[in-house]
Amino acid sequence: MSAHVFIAEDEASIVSLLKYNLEKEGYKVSHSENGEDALKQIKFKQPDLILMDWMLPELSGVEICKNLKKDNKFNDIPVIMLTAKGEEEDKLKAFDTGADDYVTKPFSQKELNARIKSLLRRSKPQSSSDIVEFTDLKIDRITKRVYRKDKEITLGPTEFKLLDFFIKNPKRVYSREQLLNNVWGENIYVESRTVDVHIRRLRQAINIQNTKPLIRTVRSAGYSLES
Amino acid sequence: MSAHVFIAEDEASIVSLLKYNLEKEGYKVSHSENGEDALKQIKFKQPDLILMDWMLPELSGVEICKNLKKDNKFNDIPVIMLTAKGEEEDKLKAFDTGADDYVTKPFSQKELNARIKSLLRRSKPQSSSDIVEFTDLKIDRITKRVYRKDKEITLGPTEFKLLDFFIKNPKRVYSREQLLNNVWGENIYVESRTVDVHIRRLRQAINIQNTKPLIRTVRSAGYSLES
DNA sequence: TTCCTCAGTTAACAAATGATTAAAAAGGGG
DNA sequence: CCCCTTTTTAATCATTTGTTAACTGAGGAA
Repeated sequence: MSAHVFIAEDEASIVSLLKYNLEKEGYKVSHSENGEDALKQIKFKQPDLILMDWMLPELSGVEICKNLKKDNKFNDIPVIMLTAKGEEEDKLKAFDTGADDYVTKPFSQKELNARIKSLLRRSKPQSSSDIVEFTDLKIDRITKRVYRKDKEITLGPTEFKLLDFFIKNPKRVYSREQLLNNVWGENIYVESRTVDVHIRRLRQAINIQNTKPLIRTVRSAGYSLES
Repeated sequence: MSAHVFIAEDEASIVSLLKYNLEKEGYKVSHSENGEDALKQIKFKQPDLILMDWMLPELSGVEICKNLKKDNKFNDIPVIMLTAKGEEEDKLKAFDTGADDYVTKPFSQKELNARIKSLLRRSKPQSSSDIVEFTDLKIDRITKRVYRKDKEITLGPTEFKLLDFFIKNPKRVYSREQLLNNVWGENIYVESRTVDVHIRRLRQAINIQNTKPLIRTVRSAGYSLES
């Protein structure tokens, strides 16, 4: 899953240079050459990182940056400012608007790549262990949402816990006993048939027509999550 | 950027002990030994945390605390009360005045440090930005105003704090427990159903007819702010 | 192969759990 | 003392859960 870099820059030559290099690095790249449009696109596409020219037609990079940093939904997106002059003063002003880094033109592509990599590494882990994926299944423990092939699925609390448990050790077969202990709790007694029922409900919720079912039944042993 | 701790205490020996220890911990420390002056200084300097003696000449710690907690501009500053007697009754009274924590003399410096750290951790992020937006919601922490789609909305103090808390981590699901701790305070006990009531009022206030509601209920987990 | 048995599947339902709502009671400040 | 906000309470509403019982199908024995 490659990161998406957005370029806000009006000089076509720089854009194509950047685009070429970034795509070679494996990033998905899109761009805009005017400020107002850039802001709109950023809010729509939610890129993972933004390269922004200091000066832009319509709406300056500074303004865009300020705007983004005010909004919780976007203020985590790292921004690298590009500027022609290498003056200290501008540098400080850039950080002041909330930019995360700063590169002066002309810049070395190598250095830029390093900075991009570093910023992306920093922003990614925020959402790492709380979001778990297994093949085309994704569960988010913070927002308590489950997705199959990027489509949201609603589960009851028990089904959620059940899936969460399976996803911790995919392919492993768990007996009903084990599932009861781990999903329901050590000292709660319910019929072991109850597990079947919840397995069924989970299956119905996450299955997709005409595809291999995700939960395998292992006769006289239990169930497991399969790819 | 080190935090600024203010000490309101008249016993010189305690002041110097505290000062020595806190400065060693890296805090900026200032103090006053009489109540009236303390209040003046606090309002002028806006420290990040206050250590306050229960009994003070001129104006008692209780009075200062009440005074601060009434004022929007200062009621976020955490206050730790210092008192000679370890009686339950005083403790309750202390919390009643709005103190955030309570330590009885003689106290262990280690414990005090832990309490200070915990309170600072809790209050620091608040001062991140004075105006925060999330989608079409905007809240201004200075003027305590809330807007939805640029239209002003009036909220009670609790609803304001609730929304303010949600907006710090949108989409994240918080349990009633967590909300009580973070919005009401660590050592305030109210029924967890009370949260529901305030959620309801907040919903009524910020919702717009025929649009997706902003606050999501996650059964048996809590609530979250959604876009 | 056929039949039998046993384990797993399924649907329906009742009970329990949890959320919403309105209204009354309790505080607190001016 | 009055007004406004908060908290509690309790009735109601909605969803989830566990149970039961009938059904299905796999796999072993004859």
